[in-house]
Amino acid sequence: MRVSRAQAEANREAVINAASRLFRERGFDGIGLKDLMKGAGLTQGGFYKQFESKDDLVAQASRRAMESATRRWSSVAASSSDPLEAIIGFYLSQGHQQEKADGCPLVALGSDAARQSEEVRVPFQDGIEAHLQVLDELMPTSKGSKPYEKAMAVLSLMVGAVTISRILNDKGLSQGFLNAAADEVRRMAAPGGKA
Amino acid sequence: MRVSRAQAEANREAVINAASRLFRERGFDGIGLKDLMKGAGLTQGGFYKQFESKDDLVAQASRRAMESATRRWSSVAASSSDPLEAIIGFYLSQGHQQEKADGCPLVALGSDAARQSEEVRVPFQDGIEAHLQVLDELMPTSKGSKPYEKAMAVLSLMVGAVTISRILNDKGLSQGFLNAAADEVRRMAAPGGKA
DNA sequence: ATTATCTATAGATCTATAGATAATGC
DNA sequence: ATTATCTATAGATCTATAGATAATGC
Repeated sequence: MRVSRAQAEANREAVINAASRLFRERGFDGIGLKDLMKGAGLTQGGFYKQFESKDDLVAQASRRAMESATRRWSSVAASSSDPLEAIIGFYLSQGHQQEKADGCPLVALGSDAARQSEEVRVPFQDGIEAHLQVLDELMPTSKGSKPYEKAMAVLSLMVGAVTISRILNDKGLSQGFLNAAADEVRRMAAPGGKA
Repeated sequence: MRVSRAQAEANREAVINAASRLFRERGFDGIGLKDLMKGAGLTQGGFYKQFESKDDLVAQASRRAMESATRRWSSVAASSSDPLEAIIGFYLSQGHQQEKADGCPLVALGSDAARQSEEVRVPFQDGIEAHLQVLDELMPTSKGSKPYEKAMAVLSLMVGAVTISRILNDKGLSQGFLNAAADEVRRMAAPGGKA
């Protein structure tokens, strides 16, 4: 039954990775330790040798999810000559709207995160700040505006639009929110369109 | 033990009202039938004489919460000579940011709602459309833009900003998101600032 | 007589712990 | 000998149901 230390560490990582997807799909309260461990091919009993508590796993899986999301933003931005348009293209797409498990944790778990312990909210805060840094470099620097101001508005708009879009059954309205957000982000970034 | 029909109906309403607050505070999965009934001064046993299932109460409480939120938007807008500024003033305030139980259900439960049954998502969709109608009347009608487009962007921005703001521990950053959203909504509604 | 609410409970599931098992690592 | 993972279980809680109780409504 026992496995090597390297394998044990790999198992631990597998649990965190599985949890980061499963929590986004079902919510922090929507899945138990048994199914979380099964997601990594393990049984429930070993859980407390790997983690201090469920809250501990929630915090680590949240960090993993937010870091993965930040990396995605960076790589999407880096791989295009129009970085902001590239981010709009993936984030406000139907693909991302439907891809809960691998999508933005702020959309999948934003409301849940606000109810969690500080231990869980810290990785979210760190991830939000990392997102702002990526975004801020893509926004035209307008003198007189506070630091990150445009980035904060763009992030809020994008997170809100996909969140609402996921609630809606009406396909047209759902797509309308994504389109409206995309158009507005473009306006916010347009050099001439600012106050 | 038995009460009059009028009292029974009042009790039913009290359960829905209590649930609409308690779900916003703790999430749909964060509170059980026992505490939901206790919130209306009743015991768990009578629950299934009043509701078909927990999901049924979730749907009804969601409708109640969304309708109450729409009414609040209307009344705030109606009571000011600058209706949009009045909505910005209450929605993007610290007061609303901290007032989960009576605040916007899209912020408190948006991520959760996307995971719910269609029965539960329908009242959210209806409420979103009602919000759009209120907002749309406050936005300058720009020819060439699709119906509700500005309203959808404004609602997304406001919901996203308060959601993110509630996750953050850093008071300054939290307030920054509210301020950035407020400024951006003003720009979006400014007659000259559109594309 | 009907019925709104109560107490009590069934059966499932949740988090967390205990002790057995078997492979690693000294 | 140590230890990563397993099976098994404790104790709490969850949704849902059953049957008792007592006040309403005919």
